[in-house]
Amino acid sequence: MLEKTFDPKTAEPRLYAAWEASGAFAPIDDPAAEPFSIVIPPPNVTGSLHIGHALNNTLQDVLIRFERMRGKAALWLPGTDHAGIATQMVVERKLAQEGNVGRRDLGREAFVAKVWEWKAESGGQIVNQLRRLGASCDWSRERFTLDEGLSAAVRKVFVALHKEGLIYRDKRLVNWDPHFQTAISDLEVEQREMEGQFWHFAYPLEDGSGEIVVATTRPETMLGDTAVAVHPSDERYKDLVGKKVRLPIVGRLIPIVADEYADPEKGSGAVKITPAHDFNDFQVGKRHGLPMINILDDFGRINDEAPQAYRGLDRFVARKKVVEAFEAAELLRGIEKVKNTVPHGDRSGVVVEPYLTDQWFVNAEVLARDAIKAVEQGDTVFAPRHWEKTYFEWMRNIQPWTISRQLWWGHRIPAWFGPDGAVFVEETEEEAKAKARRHYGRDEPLRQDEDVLDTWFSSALWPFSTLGWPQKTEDLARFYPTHTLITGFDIIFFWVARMMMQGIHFMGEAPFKRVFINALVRDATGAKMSKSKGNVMDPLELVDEFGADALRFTLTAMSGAARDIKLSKPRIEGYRNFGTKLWNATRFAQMNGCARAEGFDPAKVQGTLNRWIVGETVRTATAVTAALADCGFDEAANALYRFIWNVYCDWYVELAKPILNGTDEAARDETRATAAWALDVILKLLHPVMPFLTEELWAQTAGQGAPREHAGFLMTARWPELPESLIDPAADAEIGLIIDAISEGRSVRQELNVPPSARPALLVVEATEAQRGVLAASAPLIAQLLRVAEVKFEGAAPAGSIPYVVAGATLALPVAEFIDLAAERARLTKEVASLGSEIDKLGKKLGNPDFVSRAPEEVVEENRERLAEAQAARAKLEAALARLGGA
RNA sequence: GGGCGGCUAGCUCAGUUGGUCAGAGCACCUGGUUUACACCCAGGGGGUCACAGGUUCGAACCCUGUGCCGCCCACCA
Repeated sequence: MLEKTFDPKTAEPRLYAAWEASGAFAPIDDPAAEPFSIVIPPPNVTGSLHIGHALNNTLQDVLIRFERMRGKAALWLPGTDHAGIATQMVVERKLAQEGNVGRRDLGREAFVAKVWEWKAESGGQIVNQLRRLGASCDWSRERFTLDEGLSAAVRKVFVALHKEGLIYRDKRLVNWDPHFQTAISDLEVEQREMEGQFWHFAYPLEDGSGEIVVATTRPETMLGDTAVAVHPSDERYKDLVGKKVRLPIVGRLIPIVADEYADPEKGSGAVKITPAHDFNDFQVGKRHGLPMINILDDFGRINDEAPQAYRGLDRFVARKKVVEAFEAAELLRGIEKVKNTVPHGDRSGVVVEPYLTDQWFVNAEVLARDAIKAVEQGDTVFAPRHWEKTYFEWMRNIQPWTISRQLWWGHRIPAWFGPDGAVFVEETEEEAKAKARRHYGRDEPLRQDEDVLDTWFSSALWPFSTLGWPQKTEDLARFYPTHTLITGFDIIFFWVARMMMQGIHFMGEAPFKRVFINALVRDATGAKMSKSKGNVMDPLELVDEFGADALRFTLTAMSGAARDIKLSKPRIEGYRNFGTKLWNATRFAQMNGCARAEGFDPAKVQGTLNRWIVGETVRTATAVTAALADCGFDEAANALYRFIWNVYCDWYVELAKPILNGTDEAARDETRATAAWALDVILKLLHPVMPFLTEELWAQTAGQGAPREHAGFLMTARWPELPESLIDPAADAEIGLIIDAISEGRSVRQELNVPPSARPALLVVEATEAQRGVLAASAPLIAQLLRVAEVKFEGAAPAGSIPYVVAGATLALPVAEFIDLAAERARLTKEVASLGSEIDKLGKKLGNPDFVSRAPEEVVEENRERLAEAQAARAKLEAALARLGGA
């Protein structure tokens, strides 16, 4: 016998261990089985499971369990990401806390060893947390972006793209993070709005004939100015073009150039040009062949290009000092307060600087072409569809991707430099040496590029590198392309777009057929949760409190497209209760000897009630299957919730009780078998969302008489495929009448304060033959659930009986001795009024000739019927009201 | 500046192709020792579907505009 409630704390670890040990997470071996694969968005090794992971991985697990049960060779390939900056940051912080030396003192090799050490110790944390959630990943295939196979893939891709000219090295302005002393890509720059100032500076003309005023929000950059630009057609400055100004503080003579970039409408119309520290100025500088003077070092301090007094100063200290100098020289022409957006590093949070360095870039524009086409053609479909716009928008305006990072933790760039700076890009040092030998005609010492690759470079290969590429593995042949990617919209650019580009380029086919974008779970302030911000909620605590299934069901039910999810405990509690409800329904079945007989055929069921629940079960199975096949996770969850609680428990079980307690053995046995059958279907349908509780129930009900499939895990049971022919409309109508008769009757009783202990009769005053038959046949049922003594068929309602109308039939409760006349009058008046307004509405509609002539026939007919029904019901109730008399 | 999403009951949200679509859960109120379940059962109150126009026989749903809220991208001398 089942306990009163499910105990997730003991059951979850036990069930998960059993699943995992059985090998059920691996795709089935059957070569005939259709492959269905998904790759996990690899969480950072530094990470611990936050609520966003919980959502994302729950949905993946729901999908993979569903497809696995449908008989597919279902693979959910797990793994983790080495997360360059994030991980390096964590380990550096840890070193600092331990009072050790910094990473630079330690040296590259020792530091990287430390990171691996750390990874071995705590890198597996998130993977175990996924297990607690119930994730049925195939752990035997777990990968890590820095493991040997994936690193080989990275080198191969880098070299191949380099040979194709799609990866190149260039000296250009990049976003520089002075905190981490590395370049970062555009995507890693976060614009933040800040209170800033415009400083207006006067630059004196060389010939002493006057000055030209420029404005800046970054005064320190003037130390690197190499020109002032004015618009070619700006009359004010026409005569000054070609002249020179003497740059204050620095003393350098710089030209006044004419360039369309200068906007006559803005400020003075003249703009200072700092080619080495501003993206627009860089272009101007190139056009005019201006010197590019870099005034910063890697840490964002002023370097030796500036006058002595400024050297070594932090950029913000220098800013102040520059302003002071202008003020002292009486060249400060004004200060304006402005709001401006300032670029920050998304990891470091510090202001990033445009910085002139040698970096490696990917020509993303070329790779993007086919990736755009794939989505245009529908080879890959986004769900919800509108995310395709976001994807296209970015892809069509894609910029070169800066892939080199001045970090130590990551894939070292496979490029070696000779003494003269010639570069040899090869997969191994041996090959590079060989190439160098051919190049120089002798052995020369080579130096490998110090930089590592952007973490997303390796993530971009994830759908095929994890399957063994560049080896031609069986897995790769079988599981690429993957079927569905489930991820958050925050990484569409970082990850999805780049996987599309690399997948198509190297595999010739887009890496997924479908990309499902799940909502992003935000914190209370609406801010995006992230590890580095530390504003994460802990799903594991929720698992402890309510069980994994309750959390999973909640996330699934709330996963409706394109919305933020704000999790609330009462909601999780409610779904925990839902699990308990099912648990107890199973317990009830068990207590009543409901076991599914071998060979039970739902098509052969006789009893109306049983035929009805078979049909309802079929409807639910159909709806859930369709929903899950289409990533309609919330729809599936809600359909299950309604069916299990409001149909199976509230009505089927209640209506079955009299039969189970009755004397008709054949009916009882059939009901027992049907109840057990329906529960089996329910357990299967619910399993993807609530795997633990359903698996436990499956095991606990695997007693005598159960079909053989109970011997195995529910997670490997066959998904129900039930024909629509099992739905019996006649049974639906009959049970519908009974349910309405009971519901309405209960409502009458309660509103009139008839004591619960009272047992009046239920009078059938007026009804069709068919209705009488149904009500007569189910009299005991109705008697029990409506708490009436009997169901009587009489020609007219006696005085003091309370009538109500159900499906055109008039029923009545003779409860004269209990009722409060005023209450009854109020009830009837309310009913009559409500029917009246419906009649008015329908009458108006049907009175409209346009409606009658233009609306579809069936809609008009339906409205006519509704009107007739409402009118009849109102007449009956008005009559009753009249009989009641008084006022 | 460009784009996307949202605005439905006190709260969190469902409402597929316009026609039982005005709903659910929680909260609230009333009643309940119906032997599966109080993590329960029964009943009930509560909304001008942000606003304004338009299309239509008919609009929460389609179109246009407005207003808030949130996000993304770009730019900012």
